[in-house]
Amino acid sequence: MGMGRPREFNAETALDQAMEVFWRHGYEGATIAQLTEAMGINPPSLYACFGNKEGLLKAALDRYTKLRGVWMDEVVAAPTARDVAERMLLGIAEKQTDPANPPGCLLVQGGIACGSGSENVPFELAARRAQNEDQLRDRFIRAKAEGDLKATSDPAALARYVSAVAVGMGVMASSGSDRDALRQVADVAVQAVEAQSVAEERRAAGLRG
Amino acid sequence: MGMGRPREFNAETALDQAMEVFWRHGYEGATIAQLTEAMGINPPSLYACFGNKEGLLKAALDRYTKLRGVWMDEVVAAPTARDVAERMLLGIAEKQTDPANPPGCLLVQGGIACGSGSENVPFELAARRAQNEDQLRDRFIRAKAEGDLKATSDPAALARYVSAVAVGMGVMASSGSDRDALRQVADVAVQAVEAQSVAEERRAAGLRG
DNA sequence: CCACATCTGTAGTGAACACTACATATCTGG
DNA sequence: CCAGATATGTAGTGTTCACTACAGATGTGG
Repeated sequence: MGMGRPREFNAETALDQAMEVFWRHGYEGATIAQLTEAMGINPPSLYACFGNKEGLLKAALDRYTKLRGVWMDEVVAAPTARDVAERMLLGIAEKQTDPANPPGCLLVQGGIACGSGSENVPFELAARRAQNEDQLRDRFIRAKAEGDLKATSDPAALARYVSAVAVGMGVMASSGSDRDALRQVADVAVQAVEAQSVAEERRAAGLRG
Repeated sequence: MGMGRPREFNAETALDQAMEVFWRHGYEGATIAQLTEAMGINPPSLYACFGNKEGLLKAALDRYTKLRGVWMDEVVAAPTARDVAERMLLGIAEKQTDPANPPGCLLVQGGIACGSGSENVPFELAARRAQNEDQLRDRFIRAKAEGDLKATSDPAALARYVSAVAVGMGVMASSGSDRDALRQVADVAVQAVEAQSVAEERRAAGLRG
């Protein structure tokens, strides 16, 4: 019982190429021909390794969120809720306009609406976005416990808000907005988090005294 | 020279049906078969009336923005920049979760990323979104001139911000977020506009005096 | 009632799609 | 060096896609 012929391509490298194709054209817009060419393999290798087109997408999403997870950890490591939001949104302004990648975010570009037969693709993306939102929510819960966020503020709502702004910025980036435009959005967006922070309350109190 | 056989379907009614299909499945996900069935016509009638699939999309977008334009006029008629933002975002929370329509916004669901051959569809949608953004920007310019917004605030950036939040909410709605979740996002988002308003400055000053 | 123009339904068209059969090549275990 | 197992490249498969040829139907102007 031998172990068979070894595969001649690197799965992760190939996934990086597939990721870019899905990122640029979306799930339905990406064709197997484009994917195999970008990956440098033939269809049978793709299907043997990833099952089918949707399996390839999921593998690409896994890789994307894994790479992004490192950065997200840095984001939530910021000292305050306001700084978390700022680091997140300004970082997204950079990432989503990085010429090394397609514009926007794979978790949005991948496919917001799909045809019959791919209905679960949008939910697959939504589930990954929800992971980031949960991470933000947990961080904001901590911020509230630490007295960084006001006692009246809702960490889950704040996380949803930051997540929504990030998604909106992704769509803007993919349709041509430049880095400065995204940074302006981020700057304004952070002010809403700032309004929820105790530091802001103190600043207003400072004006008083 | 006769005037020919009159068309047996109402173009606007048919467009409303097509709009819903594009809204639910996106441009690439919608098939001519689905569209013709929803519109109650056969392919030759569709092509005679709208040219091709992309022509039908553009007509549907025109109708969508025309219907939405009435509402946008009400939005910018709000008395202050803060109220404009609130009316816009809370209204979007309602509209994007209205069970009478597919969830989300056609200008987002229509197609954020498309395959080769439909590359201009995303830009077609972006152009319509830009119209709303321009309308908001003009309103915020007026708000600044009226002393409603701070002298340091940037109306264009504020408009971009509100537009970005609206888009993000659309994506959330389409992936299952309910009305309350969207309202929470709107509530937080409005606070950033509030932070730019002179009324807020006065409120802080009021704490002082 | 006829010439002409436009619409409608049937029934397709070629092209592109996701996916695979099959023969061949390259590995391991014995 | 052979048998079993897995990967690869070529060359397709059937299906679905956007789109249309064509014949018949229904209108207007003379």
